[in-house]
Amino acid sequence: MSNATISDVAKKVGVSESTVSRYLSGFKVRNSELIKRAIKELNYRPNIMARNLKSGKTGMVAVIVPDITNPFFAAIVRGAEVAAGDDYMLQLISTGDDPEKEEAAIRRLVGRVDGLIYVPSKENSPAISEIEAKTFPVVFVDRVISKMKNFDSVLADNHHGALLATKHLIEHGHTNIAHIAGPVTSTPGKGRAEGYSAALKDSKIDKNPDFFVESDFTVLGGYQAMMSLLNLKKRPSAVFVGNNLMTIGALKALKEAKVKVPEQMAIIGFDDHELSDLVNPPLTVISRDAHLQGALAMATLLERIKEGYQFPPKQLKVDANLVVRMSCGSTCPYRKTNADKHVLSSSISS
Amino acid sequence: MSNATISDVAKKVGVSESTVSRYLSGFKVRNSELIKRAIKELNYRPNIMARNLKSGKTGMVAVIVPDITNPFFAAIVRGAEVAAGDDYMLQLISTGDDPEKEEAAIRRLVGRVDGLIYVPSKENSPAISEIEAKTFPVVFVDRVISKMKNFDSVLADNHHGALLATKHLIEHGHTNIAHIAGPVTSTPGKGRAEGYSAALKDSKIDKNPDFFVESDFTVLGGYQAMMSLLNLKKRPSAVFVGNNLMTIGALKALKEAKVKVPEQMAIIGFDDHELSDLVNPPLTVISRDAHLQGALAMATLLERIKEGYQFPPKQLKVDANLVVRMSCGSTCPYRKTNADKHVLSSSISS
DNA sequence: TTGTAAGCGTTATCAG
DNA sequence: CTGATAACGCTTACAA
Repeated sequence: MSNATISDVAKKVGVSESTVSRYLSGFKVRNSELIKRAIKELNYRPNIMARNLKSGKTGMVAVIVPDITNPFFAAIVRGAEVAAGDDYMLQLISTGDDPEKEEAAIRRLVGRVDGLIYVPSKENSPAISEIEAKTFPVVFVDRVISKMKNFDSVLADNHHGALLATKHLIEHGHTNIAHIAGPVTSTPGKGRAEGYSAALKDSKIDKNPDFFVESDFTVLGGYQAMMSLLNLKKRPSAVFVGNNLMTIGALKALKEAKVKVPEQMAIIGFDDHELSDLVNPPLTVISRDAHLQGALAMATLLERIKEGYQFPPKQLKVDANLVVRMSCGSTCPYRKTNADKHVLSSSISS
Repeated sequence: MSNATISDVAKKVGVSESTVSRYLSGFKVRNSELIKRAIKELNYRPNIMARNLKSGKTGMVAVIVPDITNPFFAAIVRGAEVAAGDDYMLQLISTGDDPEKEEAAIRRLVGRVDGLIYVPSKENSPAISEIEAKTFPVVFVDRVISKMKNFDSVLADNHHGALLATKHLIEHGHTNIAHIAGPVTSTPGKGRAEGYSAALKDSKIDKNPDFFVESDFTVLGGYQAMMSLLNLKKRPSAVFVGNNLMTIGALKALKEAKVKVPEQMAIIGFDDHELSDLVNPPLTVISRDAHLQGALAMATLLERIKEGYQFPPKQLKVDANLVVRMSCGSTCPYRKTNADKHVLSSSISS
């Protein structure tokens, strides 16, 4: 039975409920030893719901991600969890990229959580009234909703990452460089597309509209996008793919079409993976620290929960790094991705 | 302000709180239209904590996994989430394979959730009193705690999967077959090791103790295990690796040691991955449906929550299938893993 | 330091 | 169908 109440304890010891309550809150009380014993014997556990009702706090933070199955989002969640420590527990929602589900979920969250770490699927998601009303604090991660740009957020330096990726391709002599983009209605989709364009412009390479294909961040989308690229009369010789899942799809297409990488098609992805250096050929990617993003988001959220909207919005950004392997035809020696090194080198800017 | 209470609504309409409460519970009341309007205007939302306190229910189910970052566990979580539908929301805990954290987490869960889906890290974890006391229903997934074998569980057919894997190797003419095992103190570690042994025995192949190395289900562990295998005076010609992460580690070791797969070393893994057919060479694996495991677990748990311990423990098992690709030297044509097909073909036995 | 009592917001009971 | 009243289990003024 875990249904002993504070009153049971009080009765057993012969004090009032308040005394037991005070003991529990760490105050000095006379019969603390007796109370301690009674609690043990009755296996008393404070009823959290009752506490929450009194305090108005829940000790919960929600994390909404498009897809927990994507290792990148899983890393964000994990980062958030470790940053929460013993203070808060996590409620997880993965929405399957469905803005309506997101909205419904957020509505259900009211009163259940003290704050929200939110990775929205689309920038043009309906501005959610619960958030606008600041019913509870929200920190956006990786993506923001455009109408809510002045909230706390922890993004990645998508623009710079894409710039690095595209320049890497250019440095390898490519001029016909395609980009398989995520939805340009999403923060990373847009940022990476812009970085791609900027790199081309910097090098005075004309943009070929055929070489820009907007997809949807999924494996299938990446596959189809690459196929359409391969069907072009004039194929690109290199492609920068806008996220991890689409890169997998693109590689599948390349393999199926028996296109040699990097000889016939150089490829660079966004977001690293434990298996990236085992695929054929080892994949050159842009990498950023998703775990850190999650942790920073949680830290920011906890601050916000504690201090309210006293301080101005924090807009953090983690940097994006080039991890050179073989898929762009690099002659560089093989470099092992070192997770630890990576974390240390991640710089944060606001 | 979402802090309007039922009493505010009642006052505004000029009825009693109970009437509003009844309206909310779907009963017929006279002024329902007025109440409806008042609720809208005041933006009233029932206070969940108060409801929970009254009802003793929380509408939450906890999921404890060793590591949300492992795509296999992520799939379980996702499966559980979709099976929960709109009835329950998920609280996620990943413990980093630390039994003590598990225990602490479970303790904190009391009163916060109506049930638990539990993937314990070790079979010999301390039998947790909260669970034994049936404070809330628990369904074990993928792994069980040995002292609690007669609880609800949804396992995989590890024995059969390992048997398939090892036989596949044998059919390719291998007799020096190693196994990189997970902890034999874990359910899958033990089951797969036993399946491996059974296959050897079936084919009257003597077990070489050098060829059995117990590891820890991590990338690093797999790497080290493979390295130790490679350092053997008499190397195996094939190896069955006991989970996805160790397989990655083993492949890294193989690559580093420039051992050709499958010519010099055939390899088969347990658990498929989106990237498995893109690594070099495409990886032959045993696959089972983690998403289904999660979904079944949630279904069982919800039943248990609703009906209590009326019905006997359900011990479900999803089957394990061989997905043949190239890493065992198969001459079979390339077969694409088809997730949909896979779900349909997953059979369940109890 | 301690006990009494009020209240957090809801729902269930019971009489009308 | 409705309204008053009493819980659910805890915390916190307030008074002693």
